[in-house]
Amino acid sequence: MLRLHDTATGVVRPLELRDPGHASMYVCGLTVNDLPHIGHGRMALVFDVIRRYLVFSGLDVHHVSNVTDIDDRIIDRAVSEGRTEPEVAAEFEGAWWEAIDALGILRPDEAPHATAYVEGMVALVTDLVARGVAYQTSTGVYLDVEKIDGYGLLARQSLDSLRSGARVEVDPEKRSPLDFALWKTAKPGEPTWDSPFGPGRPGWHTECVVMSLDLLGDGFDLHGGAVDLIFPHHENERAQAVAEGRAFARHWVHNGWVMTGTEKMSKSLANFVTIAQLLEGTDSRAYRLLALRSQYRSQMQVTPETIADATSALDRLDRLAERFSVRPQPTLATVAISSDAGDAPDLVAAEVETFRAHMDDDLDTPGALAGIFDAAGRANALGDAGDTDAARALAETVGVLSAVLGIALGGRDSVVMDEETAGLVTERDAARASREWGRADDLRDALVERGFVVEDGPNGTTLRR
RNA sequence: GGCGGCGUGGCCGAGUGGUUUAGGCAGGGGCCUGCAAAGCCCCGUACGGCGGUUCGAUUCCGCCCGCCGCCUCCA
Repeated sequence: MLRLHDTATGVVRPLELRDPGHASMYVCGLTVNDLPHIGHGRMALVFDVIRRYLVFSGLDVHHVSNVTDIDDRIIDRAVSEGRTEPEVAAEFEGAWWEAIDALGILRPDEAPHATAYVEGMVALVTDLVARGVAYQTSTGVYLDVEKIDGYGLLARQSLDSLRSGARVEVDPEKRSPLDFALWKTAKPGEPTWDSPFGPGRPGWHTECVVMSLDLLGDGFDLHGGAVDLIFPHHENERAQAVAEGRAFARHWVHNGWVMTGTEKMSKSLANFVTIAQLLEGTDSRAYRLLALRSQYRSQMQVTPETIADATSALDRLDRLAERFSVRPQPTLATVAISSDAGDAPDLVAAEVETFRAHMDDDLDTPGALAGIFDAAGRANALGDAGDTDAARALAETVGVLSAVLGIALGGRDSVVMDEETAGLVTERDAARASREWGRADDLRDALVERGFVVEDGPNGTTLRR
């Protein structure tokens, strides 16, 4: 069974499911106010792999990830660009799904929009006020953090230390600087919804509580996002659920930052690369490989060097797949496929077991990948030694396990040759057949000049890249 | 000020109290090849510094140095 680090308890522990055989996960999605960058990509990749691995482990997975389509920055952008908020949100939500698809990430089963859940949020806020844990001021409705048992659990800090470190501006109407907005009173020109507290819009932390509980039910299994969401976002979601007396996420999972050099990638530092920019010159699978080569909780280095490194590594797996004609794997590899042992059941079983052991250990994808690369090397060695059946079985396994990580091997387009290039290849084969080495080498140079890697095999000259 | 993480061989990046190595990329040597490419084999003997615990620490403890993050919107 998968063991994962749980932010609430601070330890790695088994993902104990609410309903055996069924896993429910809620991943905090994006606020669609700008283009998605590779940090967002890492986050989505991490949870995509968790999902794929759970499916591989034989579970039914219900994956929900929200879209926050109303917030301050969307409003700011709409105002400054003379557009409506829905127009802005639609544009960047489109960019988000494009990026998700381009990265080979499975779309969630459901992607609720905040604006579609305002009614539920109003009901929640109304109830929190009725319970006496929330209060209204001139600017909105706030949750009284002092009334929440265990506030600071996820931040792993006491209320006192949180309070002393608070950097928010003092709002004299708020009982504590930590109290957060459940409902924001409308300012002129802003999109508004009606409520018992007057026209306004919901605060950010409320949507996820309402949507996750509505779609996944009380006590759903896993709630995730990047580390920056731990506090205040997830802390505040939890606070609302606690105040309502409802069982919330059983397990909290957070992934680490993308770094460029020593800096965190962020918009304020203007050092971010959008996913679309990355994919202009990089195989999306190489970025996935790069991301999975770091443990999901640690910071990950993304530089031109690490991208090139991952690209070379991926190339090695692709060549293995091509050498042994590894079959394309289904989008979601399942347990049944893993037991397809081919002609070397022991070899395959050992690989799958190693893979599982790593993955179960807090999603140790670096270890799992080490096993995959090791198996790739052994498959090639077996092939060189003439044990084709065993080599093929191992190569197939590499293909399946890579697919569980979302890396589809063997899917590269075969090299498309124009007529002239094809002619050079034919000429070269003829030259080699008649042992005219000088001419063969000249023809190879000509092909290399055209950007191809030339390989001579039993069936003559083949080209790559 | 409070809380937390990290410092591993040229680079990325795992891991562990001591018998034999993560893995990848780059580099060197070899096999294979007409020569290459690809593939395979071998290699460099790494764990920030100073103390401590221990028969023995990269792995545990303390201190120091350096880096990063959260405490405000943020994936």
